[in-house]
Amino acid sequence: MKKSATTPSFRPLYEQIKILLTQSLVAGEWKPGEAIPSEMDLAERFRVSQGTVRKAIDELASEHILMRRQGKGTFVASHSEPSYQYRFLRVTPDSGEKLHPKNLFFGLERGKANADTARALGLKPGSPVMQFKRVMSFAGRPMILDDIVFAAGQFPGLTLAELEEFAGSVYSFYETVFGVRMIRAEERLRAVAADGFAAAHLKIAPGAPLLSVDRIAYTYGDKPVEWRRGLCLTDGFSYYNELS
Amino acid sequence: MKKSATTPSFRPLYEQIKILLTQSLVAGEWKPGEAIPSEMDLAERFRVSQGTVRKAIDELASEHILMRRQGKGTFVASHSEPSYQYRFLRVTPDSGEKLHPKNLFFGLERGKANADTARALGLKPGSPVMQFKRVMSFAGRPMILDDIVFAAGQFPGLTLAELEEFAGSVYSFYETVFGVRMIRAEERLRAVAADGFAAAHLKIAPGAPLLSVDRIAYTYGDKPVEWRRGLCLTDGFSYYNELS
DNA sequence: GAGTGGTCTAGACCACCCC
DNA sequence: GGGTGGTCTAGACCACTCT
Repeated sequence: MKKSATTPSFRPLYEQIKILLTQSLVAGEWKPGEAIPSEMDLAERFRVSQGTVRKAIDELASEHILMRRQGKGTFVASHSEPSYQYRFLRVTPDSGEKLHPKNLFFGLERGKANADTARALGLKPGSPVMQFKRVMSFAGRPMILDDIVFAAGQFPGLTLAELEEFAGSVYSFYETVFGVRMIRAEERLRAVAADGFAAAHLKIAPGAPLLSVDRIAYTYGDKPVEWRRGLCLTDGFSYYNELS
Repeated sequence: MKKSATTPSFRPLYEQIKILLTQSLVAGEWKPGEAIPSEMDLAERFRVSQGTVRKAIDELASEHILMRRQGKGTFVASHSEPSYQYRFLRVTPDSGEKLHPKNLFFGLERGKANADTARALGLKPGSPVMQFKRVMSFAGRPMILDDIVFAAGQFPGLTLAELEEFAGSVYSFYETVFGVRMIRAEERLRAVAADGFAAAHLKIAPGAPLLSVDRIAYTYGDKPVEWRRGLCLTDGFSYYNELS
């Protein structure tokens, strides 16, 4: 590949390499957890120098799409890896101890996208969707009630039994069973009063303050796939965030 | 500077350059908003190649400590620049419109650090601290009540009149008036019920759910400088966060 | 045109991992 | 020892900004 000096709007070579690598990832040429070819091999394949491939991989690694391991190779990041299991879960014990959550799934059903969900998922209002609920418990105490929605055709044949049986996060499940990898998410947090439904499942009094976490999760190409609302008890727990 | 191949634990050259650059920043050799020397000049000064300086600056830029502007130079980031004015404020209108907040400061007083504050700021419990409060309003509606604490000796002579008169964020004020630049922060969010004090200042009913945002803000060298708790109304507003 | 950051190359060598 | 990513260099050229 030659540097295209005459392109109307200049696009660096390494960005083009990024796009090519992403296309291979979308196409499934390399699967989550697997190694991609070495930098030298890729440089030869794309007819650029190692440094240019390196810069492309650097950026994909900083976006947590690839993972470098010195001496071993570059790997496709995966929600199934231990360190990435609950990568998007920011609600943790104040004490800092690592508690393993226990999931309870229920309420799988078909429905129609309301205005909010449709906008979030890029669907037409009224489009068919699937949804289910989940209670996440830490140390036997229910802490988070999630309501999870996605387009009806997104995860065909998904069952709660499978989810329940699957040891791991929901995103690890999507990835392993349906080959759909979530790469980033946007969240909006609010404080709300618990309604009767949430109160019952979290075993608290109605009206108690809850942290509401709305999330849109995206796969490759910034395609929104899943919308969820989590209602979180923040008693001994908090949502952690670093700003820089 | 030669590559130190015999150091017990290997430290790349560009990390050493990062440290040297940071030291110059701490020492005030280049002030917020000013340009630092060109990459070539720095390369000569540190006796390394331009590429090595470049990698060091790249990382400092990604940490928002420096700011690159192609064709112009590399600048020390500043909370006083328009795009950085409310860099750490994540609570924004759901609509996405940019509302300019209006600040009202009050309640400046001396006090003693309680256990939480002391731990956050790295002080001994009971150490002398200063604190003040602030109500932030958007479109004339009070939305956030902040309680802001720092070590008594940190900002000597700070007055509310100055703060009130100063057009800009609190961090811009610290930077401009005291030369203390905040470079990163950690936040912990919870949902709480409004107490009487908060209810009165936010003009809501006691017991209403509020988003509580605890923040520790750090300056160079990961030194904690300010602790604050914000109580936020999330009616038409939300705390936005991107996960990747 | 001069100066700045931004890209790209080619080659050398180092640190790390595994056989 | 051979392969991988990680660092460092020297030099060329491009894109952007200001004068």
